[in-house]
Amino acid sequence: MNLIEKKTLSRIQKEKRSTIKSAALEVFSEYGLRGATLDKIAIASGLTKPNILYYYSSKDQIYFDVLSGLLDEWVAPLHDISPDGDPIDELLGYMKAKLKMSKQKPQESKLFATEILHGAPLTQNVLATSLKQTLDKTVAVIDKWIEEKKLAYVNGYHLFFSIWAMTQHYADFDIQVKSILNQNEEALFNDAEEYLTSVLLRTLSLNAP
Amino acid sequence: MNLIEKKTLSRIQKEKRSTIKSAALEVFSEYGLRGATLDKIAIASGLTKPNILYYYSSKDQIYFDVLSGLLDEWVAPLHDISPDGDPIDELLGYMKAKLKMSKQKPQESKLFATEILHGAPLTQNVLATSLKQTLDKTVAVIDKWIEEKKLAYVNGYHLFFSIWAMTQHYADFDIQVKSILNQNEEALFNDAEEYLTSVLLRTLSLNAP
DNA sequence: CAGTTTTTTGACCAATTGGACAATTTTTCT
DNA sequence: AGAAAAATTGTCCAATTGGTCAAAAAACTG
Repeated sequence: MNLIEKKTLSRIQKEKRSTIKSAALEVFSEYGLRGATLDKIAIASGLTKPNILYYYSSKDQIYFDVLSGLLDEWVAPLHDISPDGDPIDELLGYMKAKLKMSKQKPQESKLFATEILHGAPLTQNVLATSLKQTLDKTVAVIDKWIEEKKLAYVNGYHLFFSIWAMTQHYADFDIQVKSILNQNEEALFNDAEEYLTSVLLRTLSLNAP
Repeated sequence: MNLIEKKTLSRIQKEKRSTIKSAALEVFSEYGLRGATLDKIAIASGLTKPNILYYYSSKDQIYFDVLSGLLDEWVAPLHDISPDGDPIDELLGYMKAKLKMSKQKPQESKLFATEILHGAPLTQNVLATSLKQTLDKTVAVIDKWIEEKKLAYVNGYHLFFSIWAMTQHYADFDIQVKSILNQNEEALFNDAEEYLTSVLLRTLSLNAP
C-alpha cells in the first residue's frame, strides 16, 4: 500500500518507480486515464506489465502518484507572488512563470487539463481546499493592491482564471496553435509572451479609461 | 457508409440518429473517445447496442459524426465579425458569443477540448485548412483596423487564442472554477463577462500607455 | 559462498470491449 | 390485407484489458 509506505526505498525501487512515473506521464497525458493501458506504460518504460504491478498495486495508483506529484508543482508559482513587490512586476512574473511551464512541461499541463475536464475524480477535494485557500490569500493581496491604488480594478479570481487559461492554452491546445501558426516553438512562445505582457500591462495599469 | 449517404433519411432514421448523437455527446464529453463505451451510449440513448450499430457502422463513426457537426458551429461566430462594424463592438460581441456558448454548451466545448488535447486525431486537417483560412481572413481585418488607428496594436492570432482560452475555460474547467467560487452559474458568468469585457476594452482601446 | 530477500517474468484468468449475425418484429407501400 | 423493406434484438465471438501467481533470476547479506 501507498499509505503504509516504507521510508527507505532501495536504489532499485527509487529508479524503477521513477522510470514508471515518467513513462506513465507520457502515456496518461496523451491518452487520459481511461485511454491509457498498462501495456502502453510497460512498453514506454521498457518493463514488463507484472513488473510494473510489483511497484504499483494498480493502474489507478500510478495515475494517482503521477498526479499528486504534479499538483504541488503546479500551484507553486502562486506562492512566489510577494505582497511587498511591485504589483505589476509580480503579476507579470507569475504569468511568465506559468507560460514557461507550458513551454517546458506540456505533458504535465495536458494531464492536469484532462483530469479537470473529465470531472477531476481524484483532485476535486484538493482543488476545493488547498488550491482555493492559496488562491483566496493571493486574491486578498490583489484586493489590497487595488485599494492602495497600485493596480487598476479587476476581479482577482477571474484575473487568475484568465492567466491560467491563456498560458496553459499554449500547452493544452498546442496542436491547434501550431496548425494555425507555422512558426518554430521559440518564435511562438516569444510572441505569446509579448502579447500576454501587453494584455496584462493594459489590464492592470492605472492609467486606463 | 457515411460517404455514400442517401439524401432522404426516413423519419425513424433522423430521429434515432439524433437520439444517438445527443447520447454520444453526453458520454464522449465526459469520458473522451477511448473512455466512452458503446454500452454507455446505449444506456444513455435507451437503445440497444446492436441497434446503435445499425445506424452507425462503428463507435468511431459516431464520434466522427458528433464532432463534425460541432466544428462548423464552433467556428461560426468568427463569420459574424463584420469588417464594417465598430472594431471594439465587433470583438466584444465575439467574446460574448463565445462565452455564451461556454455557458450553454459546455459538453460541446469539453468534447472539442478533449479532441485537441489528445492530438486531434480526427480534426487536425480541418484545423490546418478550414479554421486556419477563416482565422487568417479575420486577422487580416484586425490588422486593417490597427492600421486605420481604430484599434490598439495587438497580435491578431494571439488575440483570438486568448479569447478562445479565456471563454472556453469556463466550460472546460468548470469544476475547478466552481470549486473556487461558490456562486451560482448566473452570477459566475455575469462576473466573467464583466471581467472579460474590461480586459478586452483595456487591451484594444487606443488610449493606452 | 550459501542462504535469504528482492526483483523479474511467463503463463494464465475473468471481465469488458467493439462488433457480427441470424432471427424476429415493426413499419411502409401497394 | 399482404408482401417487401426497414428496424430491433438476443446471442455470440475474438481481442483487449487489468490484474494474479508461482516459479525463476538477481541482488544483497553474513
